[in-house]
Amino acid sequence: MKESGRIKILSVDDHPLLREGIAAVLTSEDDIVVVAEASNGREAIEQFRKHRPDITLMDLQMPIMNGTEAIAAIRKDFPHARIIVLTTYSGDAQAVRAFKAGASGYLLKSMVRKELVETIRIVHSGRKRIPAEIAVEMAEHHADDALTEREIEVLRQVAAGNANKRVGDLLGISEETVKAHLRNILSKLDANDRTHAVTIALKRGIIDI
Amino acid sequence: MKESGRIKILSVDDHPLLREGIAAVLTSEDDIVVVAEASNGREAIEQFRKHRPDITLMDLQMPIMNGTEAIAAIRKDFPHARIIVLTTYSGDAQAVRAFKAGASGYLLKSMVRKELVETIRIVHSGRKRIPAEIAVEMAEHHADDALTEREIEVLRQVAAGNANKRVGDLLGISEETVKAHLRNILSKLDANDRTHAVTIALKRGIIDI
DNA sequence: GAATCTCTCCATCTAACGACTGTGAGTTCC
DNA sequence: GGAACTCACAGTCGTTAGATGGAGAGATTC
Repeated sequence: MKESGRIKILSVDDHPLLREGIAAVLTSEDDIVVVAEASNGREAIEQFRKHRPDITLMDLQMPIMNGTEAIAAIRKDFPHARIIVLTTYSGDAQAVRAFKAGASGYLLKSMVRKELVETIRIVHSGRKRIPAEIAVEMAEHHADDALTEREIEVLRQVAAGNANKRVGDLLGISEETVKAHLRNILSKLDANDRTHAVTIALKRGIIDI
Repeated sequence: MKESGRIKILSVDDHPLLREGIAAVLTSEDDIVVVAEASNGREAIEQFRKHRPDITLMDLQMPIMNGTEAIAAIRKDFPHARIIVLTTYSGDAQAVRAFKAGASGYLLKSMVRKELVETIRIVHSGRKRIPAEIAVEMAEHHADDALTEREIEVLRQVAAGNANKRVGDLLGISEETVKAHLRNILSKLDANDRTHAVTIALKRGIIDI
């Protein structure tokens, strides 16, 4: 390989313009080279297998297969893969999921080029990197108010405009149980009512529309 | 001016990487040149005054001042300004507002370079350009179900988790009136309940979180 | 000036919601 | 094998939401 000394990058995002921007920024750095690109999670896995990049820049919201699933799939086969999430912020829950799936860094698309290059070098050296604002938000919550899988399912149905009885039918549980879950949801999210719970969950990336 | 023959572009987006991508794509076109950039609506107005671009590429979601307000402000002083909206899709309502404010084109960030260049040339020649998927969605709704300003205000309060009585207090109207508005909202959006109405409105860009 | 639209308000009524309190099954961790 | 915890389930009860069927004031349009 001729570029053996350089940090090899795989860039994954469904916006071609943004990939162009990343490529433009990174080609001006001597020690970094973009070796492949992908526009969804499935392609990302393929390209990873083919090119074995040192660093993968991964968007979260993508068609076909999202970023978190792709991270988990890649890390399953390549436990030492170094992946940096690159997203337009949408709450702490998404960030937590990404780190659980095996991400090593988390960047917002609103950052400047310096931060991108810095983060790539830091993660490449084996360290982790989380921006302060994400870290703060993750710390603020996370303690008490992580919803269980079941609660998230219930909340999704509520967001779709289903009454408790119908949610129960859809999930195969009684209306009373749905109400119990909802009570826990309201308490955990500190919400006034079901509508508030849904907007809070959307803001924090717990559910999406 | 030395580039008098070229189409002068002002690029407005709060994501520097995306602006880099746009610049990278456009510099490879002989007849197009990016003369200025801005990262929010207020800067966009300043840069427009300073450079008088032929085409402005404008994001909608930005800090300080959003794209729709910036479009309206620019078109107020320069009625012939040609502005193309460039956004990550979030419903037909945003698109309608942008066109009402005076946009001449609407592009999604997921498009490829060819579409961007094509749209710039089309709008520069004085025509308008709307992608089919946006046009379809605008046509599907728009007919019956455009919410009034008051209804949107009510829905925003409902999304924040306020009960009808409290919404009435906040807006200075009676609870009964709030319920009347809500009934119209549910009917217009074809929603099952208030929670459903909020998620539909978020999806269509009628309100945001 | 008639028609239309929006915002406002009211009463009644049923169904749905959310608070409160509690039980049992299944974990994980000492 | 008990402690602590999470998840699922359940009944009662007061409050809220939403459906129904109105009506009047003001602004806009034709």
